[in-house]
Amino acid sequence: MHLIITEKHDAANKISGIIFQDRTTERINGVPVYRSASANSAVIGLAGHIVELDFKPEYRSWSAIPPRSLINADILTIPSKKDIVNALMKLAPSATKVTIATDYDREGELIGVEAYRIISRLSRAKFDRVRYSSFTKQEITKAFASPAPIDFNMAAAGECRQEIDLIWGAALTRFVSIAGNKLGKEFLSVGRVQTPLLAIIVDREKEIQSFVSKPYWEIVASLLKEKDTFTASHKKGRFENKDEASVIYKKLGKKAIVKSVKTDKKKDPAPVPFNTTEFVKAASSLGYSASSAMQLAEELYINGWISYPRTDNTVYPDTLNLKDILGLFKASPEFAMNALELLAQKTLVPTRGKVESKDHPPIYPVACAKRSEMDDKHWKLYELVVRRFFATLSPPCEWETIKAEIDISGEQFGSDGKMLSFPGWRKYYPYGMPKDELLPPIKAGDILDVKKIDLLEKKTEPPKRYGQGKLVQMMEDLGLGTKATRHEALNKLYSRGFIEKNPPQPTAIGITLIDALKSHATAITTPDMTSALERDMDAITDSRMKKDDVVSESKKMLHKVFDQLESNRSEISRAIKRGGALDSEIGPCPKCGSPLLIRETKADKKKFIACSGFPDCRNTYNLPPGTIKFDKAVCEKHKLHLIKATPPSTKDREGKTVRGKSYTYGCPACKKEEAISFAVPVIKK
DNA sequence: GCAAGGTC
Repeated sequence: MHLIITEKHDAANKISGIIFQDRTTERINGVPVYRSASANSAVIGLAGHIVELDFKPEYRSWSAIPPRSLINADILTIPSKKDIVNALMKLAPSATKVTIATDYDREGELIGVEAYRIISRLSRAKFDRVRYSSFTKQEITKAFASPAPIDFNMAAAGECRQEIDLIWGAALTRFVSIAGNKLGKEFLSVGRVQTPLLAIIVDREKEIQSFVSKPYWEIVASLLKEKDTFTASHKKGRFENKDEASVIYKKLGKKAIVKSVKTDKKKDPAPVPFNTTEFVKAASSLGYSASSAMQLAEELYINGWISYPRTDNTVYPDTLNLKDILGLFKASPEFAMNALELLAQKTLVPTRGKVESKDHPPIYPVACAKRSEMDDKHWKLYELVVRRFFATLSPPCEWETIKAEIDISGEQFGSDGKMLSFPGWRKYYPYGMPKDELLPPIKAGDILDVKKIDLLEKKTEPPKRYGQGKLVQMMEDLGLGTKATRHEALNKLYSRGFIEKNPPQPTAIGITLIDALKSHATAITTPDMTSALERDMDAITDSRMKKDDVVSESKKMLHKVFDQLESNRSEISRAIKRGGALDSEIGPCPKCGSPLLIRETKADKKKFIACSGFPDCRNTYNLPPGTIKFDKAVCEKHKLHLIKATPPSTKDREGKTVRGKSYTYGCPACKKEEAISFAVPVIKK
């Protein structure tokens, strides 16, 4: 029997549909398997990696095992998809030939080798490998006609990454979690991808915090051409000196002379096909978070509306029939007009982006959906994919631009206008359309009335926080993560409490963690670790290096990092604890900096505030009776959040329940100081 | 309970 193995179920379905004439479906352990009796073949789809790496069980305890000892701990390969592994083991004995048909990339090669190892223990089958970039009949048939050997070096490169990521990630995660006393589900995490991402967000926040705003001035004239008004700005733009601007402002008269008017044409090229990053960016500007965009795209893909959403590719492969895809929309109430227009073009020339990869085609619609077939959230993204596909087959749009030079009392002013003269792709893809800026019909020599002149005081603004789309783009540019994981890295930072809100901003603990790691474990905070790893993985693929040598070199480096971390342990510990306390509901203990907590007395269940540093720190504060809430506002002196209290309900004489009225109690530390000063009168000399 | 990488 010829066994064919794909990376995912959908690929098994598509490939078997193409290569089998007499396809039947069965389930082994619940895993679908496609068979052809005439070809004596079977196709099974995996679900990505089916095994994972982990340390031997004796390294499980975070408290008993020093984090450093994970560096040289034994690593095991453990089946993570047991159903699929079992199905492979059942199929293996009857296999005489096995074809690995996983995705055409490094991880795909490794996933194939994972299956190879499981099967080759139970079978003497011969193995080969096919590589393809899309599921068209032409491409799949070609791939199966020219199989190649498995690239074990490439798979080893992937394993090298797995080992290094596990060792660095686990050892450093445990170290900082223990140092920061953040254990259990509150643990802190560190990794080759997530930590440099956090550092980018923290660095930006520091730029914003340290930004000093400066005032500047602009001179703007409102001019009248017959009944139309328009504005012109002084050519200098920003005046940093108010006096300089005032002198000019005062000398400006009531007449303006148009010195020149230049018109020009500008073309905006149509956008490139969607890969994952471009898609996430576009969805992000429609208000979707990176991970919700990917979640919804996954659902659109599973339900057969769009192609595979995890791709690096921005160039449609030649085998993709663009005309047929446009043809799907001929009868759509929403899209038919656009589709027919595009089909009527003499030639269909798609745009192409810079990234051309072999993994999957760019994201495009694979079926025409009706509006009633999905909810708003899905529809908006589906429409985005359809419109983007249309836009990539459209001509550029054209702007008519106009530049006027205007003289007012010897001072030079300028006014710019633009008008969309040919919509091109913007007709099909209206997202983020800039507005026309029209100027009235003016020509050189015109004399205009100056309606008014404004001397505007403005101030320079701090840089903006990066949005999620921008962060995903930056990660791609820096080589951090992959198409399938970048949005997950962001999510991880949210769930660890390192960032909050959207656009993401770092929490105090996120900032202190980066500070501590930058001082004592720089390597893990920059994208350089990834680029070095990429170089080494290429070398392993080309057999210039051996996986084991790269891993042991990396272990040596990590030992050096631990030398520094361990010798600065108490400083790191204090810093992280302090950061965590700033994020806590109440605030940091004024005596020792650890987070304060709400506790109850054992005897009478009275609530009070206690330091989490107990028993080293025995600081406590009283709380008023009733329900306690903490305000966002912080006491200037003690940095503690102000307490809002609602006294417990009471009963009046008639037995009716009287609800307590909520009031602001204030800062618990201030209250304690007041109480002490009241109890111990200050003796005046 | 740790990473990052696949995919459900």
